[in-house]
Amino acid sequence: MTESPVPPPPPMHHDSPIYRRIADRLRDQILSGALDDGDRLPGENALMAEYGIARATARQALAVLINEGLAVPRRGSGVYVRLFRPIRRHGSRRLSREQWGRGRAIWDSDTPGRAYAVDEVDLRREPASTPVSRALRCDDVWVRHRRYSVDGRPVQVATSYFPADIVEGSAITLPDPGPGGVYARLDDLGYPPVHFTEEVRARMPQPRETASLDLPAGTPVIVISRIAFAAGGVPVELNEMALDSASYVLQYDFDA
Amino acid sequence: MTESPVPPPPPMHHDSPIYRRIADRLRDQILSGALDDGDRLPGENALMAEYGIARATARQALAVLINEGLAVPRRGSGVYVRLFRPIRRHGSRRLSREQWGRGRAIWDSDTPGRAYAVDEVDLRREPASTPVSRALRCDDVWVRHRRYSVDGRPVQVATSYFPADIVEGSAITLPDPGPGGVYARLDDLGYPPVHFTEEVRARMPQPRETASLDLPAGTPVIVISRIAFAAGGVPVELNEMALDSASYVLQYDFDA
DNA sequence: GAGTGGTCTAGACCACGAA
DNA sequence: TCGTGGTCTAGACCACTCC
Repeated sequence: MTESPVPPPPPMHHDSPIYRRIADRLRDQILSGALDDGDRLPGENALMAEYGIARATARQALAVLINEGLAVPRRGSGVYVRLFRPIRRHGSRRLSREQWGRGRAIWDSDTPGRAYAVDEVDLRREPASTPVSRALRCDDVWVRHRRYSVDGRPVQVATSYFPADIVEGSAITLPDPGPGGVYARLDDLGYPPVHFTEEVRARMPQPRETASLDLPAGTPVIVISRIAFAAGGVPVELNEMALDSASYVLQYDFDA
Repeated sequence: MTESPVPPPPPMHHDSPIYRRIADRLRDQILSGALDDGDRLPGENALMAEYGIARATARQALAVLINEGLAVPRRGSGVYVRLFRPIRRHGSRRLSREQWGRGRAIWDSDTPGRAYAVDEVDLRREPASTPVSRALRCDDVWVRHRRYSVDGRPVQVATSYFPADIVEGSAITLPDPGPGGVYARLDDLGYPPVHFTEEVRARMPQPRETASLDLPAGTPVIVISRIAFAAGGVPVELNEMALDSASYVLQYDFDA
């Protein structure tokens, strides 16, 4: 290529910065389907050449899409369009007594026909922190922390708290709580859950969550805080969950 | 490769990059409360001086926190700790017949004692798109788009679709649907909603949503897709909502 | 006017993945 | 080995805020 001694500076509109215009173009191609799930985006070098920009600027454009969760970078390989294949989590049906009453795991209702696993289980007994003791109205709790994976990929981490004076000595304090899970054991103990409240939030993950869910940049977590109540309004479980938002759709049904 | 007399080479992988370590320190200060809502973070110049790094690196550190939604940059001023003052949106109670049956707006139940407003209203009749026609089982729809603000800040945009053959000529096709809102009008028309399903997702916003909700970087949206059914399972409304996740906590109650 | 964040250039070395 | 993205430096000019 002939290097002109007088490089004519391209007239740049300052409507929006270059990196943003480039990101907008790429986003359009993704959302319109011109670039499909798993397709490779033009890389940093390609953008530098195509638009005559510095590397940092090309990176900035790609960073926009990455932070929006539309693309994922793969080191030594490229930047790719991200996919969204959610699990449908049915808010009420999954917790109906029929589920755990028959010795079925709640997860069977979430992931029909898919391979799910409990990756990690951590159990301990400890004094309740302030928010936990306020929710469960007790001083000591058993804590069950676990991670769930579907099709080999982590999708949720959950930490459950149980009043120690209720569950002490039961299978709830063991790694495997047995058929029907912890709710069936609470039933055995005379505290079957009859009512639930769920609080749902969304936010960007904290580093610990990013690590345990192996989240790419630009992926929020859905945070669910659920309290299970036995008869008489006695709280028997507080469950704090963090869900990979790219893996989930929550469904709730109710009457007017 | 000559053996250097100098110290042990770093094993395999080095620690986190500088910008990430700095971000981690600042994050700890935010989450621990040492830096509170609205406090000013050390700026780019301060970080450059404190850590002896280049400006781009300092920016990178701050960008981490901004993309996590923990901090907001203000041009010409500084970077500040972000606040979280959510609206509690009660999934079922708010849609109970008692709400709209007595001419009360649904929003009264979400924002007790706070000033809320419908900022923008857009009305049109159009052919249903494929997903809309699948949900509502009809070909033409009336579309109500509006934006809600609380305490002067936009928190939600919503687009409702109604089967045109049901609502044509009713106040649902007018900017102000009257006391009790659109559900009271559906009741008048002989199609009172008796059942709802909500699908809840979270993701990073698209530019249009960022603009209309005035979202800072690092703020996901909660996307809710709700279908209202009249007796006999007749769908009478599809409502697609996008909520500022920093402004909302969703609450759902149900029995086992 | 001084200081802040926003954008951009032009280099550098590194770790990793694929061929 | 070579191209990819990941990190980092050392500058520059700009628009904006605050005083």
